[in-house]
Amino acid sequence: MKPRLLIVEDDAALSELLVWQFQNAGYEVENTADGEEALLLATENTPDIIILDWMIEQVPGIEVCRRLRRSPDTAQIPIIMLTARSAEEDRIRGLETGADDYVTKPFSPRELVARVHALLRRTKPAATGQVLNFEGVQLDPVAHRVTSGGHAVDMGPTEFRLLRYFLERPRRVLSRAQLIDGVWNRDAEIDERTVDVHVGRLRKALKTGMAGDPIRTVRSEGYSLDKK
Amino acid sequence: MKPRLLIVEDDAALSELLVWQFQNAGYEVENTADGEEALLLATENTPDIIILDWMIEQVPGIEVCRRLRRSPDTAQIPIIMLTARSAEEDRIRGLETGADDYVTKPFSPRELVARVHALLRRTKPAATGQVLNFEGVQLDPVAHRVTSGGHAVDMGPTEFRLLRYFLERPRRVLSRAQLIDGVWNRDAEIDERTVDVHVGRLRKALKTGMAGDPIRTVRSEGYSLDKK
DNA sequence: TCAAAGTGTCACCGCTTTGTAACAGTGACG
DNA sequence: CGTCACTGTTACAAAGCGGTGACACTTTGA
Repeated sequence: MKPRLLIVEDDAALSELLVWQFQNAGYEVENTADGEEALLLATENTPDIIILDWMIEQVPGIEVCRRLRRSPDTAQIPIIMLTARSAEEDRIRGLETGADDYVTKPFSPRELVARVHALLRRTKPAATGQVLNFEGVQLDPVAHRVTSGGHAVDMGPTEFRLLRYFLERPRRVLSRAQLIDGVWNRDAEIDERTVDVHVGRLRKALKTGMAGDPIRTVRSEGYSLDKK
Repeated sequence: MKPRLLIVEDDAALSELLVWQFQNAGYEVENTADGEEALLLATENTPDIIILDWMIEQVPGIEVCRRLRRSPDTAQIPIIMLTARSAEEDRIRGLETGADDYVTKPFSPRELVARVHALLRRTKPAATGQVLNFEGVQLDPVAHRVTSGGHAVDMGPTEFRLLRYFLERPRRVLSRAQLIDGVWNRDAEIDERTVDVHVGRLRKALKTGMAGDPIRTVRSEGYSLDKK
């Protein structure tokens, strides 16, 4: 699954260059020149990362940034601010407003790609093909392999997606509804108890390689990948 | 708890400036000029973030970075590379090697602080507030965990909701009616005496980790989370 | 095309949790 | 000191909730 990128930039030439660069680098790219539309696209499609020009028409970039941070739907999406201003004050203000990185024009497109990649590696490791790891459970999204305590482990596709979802959000209690949302197709109508069955199957699969059970049941709430 | 920072820098003047800056900004700072020692300190103390100079004695910074990434103990620690080299190639290489950010000398110390802050906000959401805390009782709503005096503590779902309700309103006397309203489903018809039992259970659970009783009984009024 | 693998529900069982009652303490106040 | 309103604690039956094997149906892959 390609990582999805939203570019908000009103300099058409630059915008085009960036789109081209990132498509070449294997991203699925959307772009817009308008702040309001950016907010809409971010909410609708929840991209994995947003590149945001400070100076765009209508709404200043920093305001877009602030509003993205305020909505729970978009608060977690990493943002890279792009700007001609290099004043220290601006950079600091950008970062404090919620941007994750701040790149000053002129910049090297390849460096920008590298920064996007670095940020993605941290926030969405599976999207960069990085091996996910938690307490002896390893999942290689590229090779589609799982090892538990060093032993190769077999499981069905659903259990694989479930484990990946857990590994991307360790130590968080995930409700059955959240798991259905994230692991099954959107709009799949799945009984919540079905999650239990798949968690059971995942546990059984992982048990073949290790002693403990890395999935914690939180009674009346859901499950979490966690040590006891 | 202060975030912990490891600075690896062999320019003594710069190192001192950084230590001072970050201590002022509320960080707990360790520093070293040596690559090998840096690896040791990182493994021993697992800092929350590492600032790493590219050019340090003995081992090149990029090698330190690579080795930090290779060990599972330190693979997750965010790294900011610091360097005099501004060649694009170097920056990209640094980022691809596993650095999360790359700052070129000369830089503004305040901007560096802002970048550290941004990175931390992303990797340590717990440090951004979230966890409820009162007099040694901690409740993490995301992980759904409670510690009392540092010890993990078990309790039923109702006691958990009750404690969260208390922690959100410390030092306020809450009537049994208020507690029923806030902790149970609306329209639950619960005997007021039932609250007593649950408060009792909560006290018992918290007692396993600490000496005193953080819940004060206010005769004929209700209860309050308070020190005696 | 056919067997094997995977998927979603269900039902049953056992453990936890829950609300209430009963009873024993405890403090306030005359 | 004695009474009485309140609270702490324990016991218990009932409900809630999660784990799991079984099963029918679908998808996959040879």
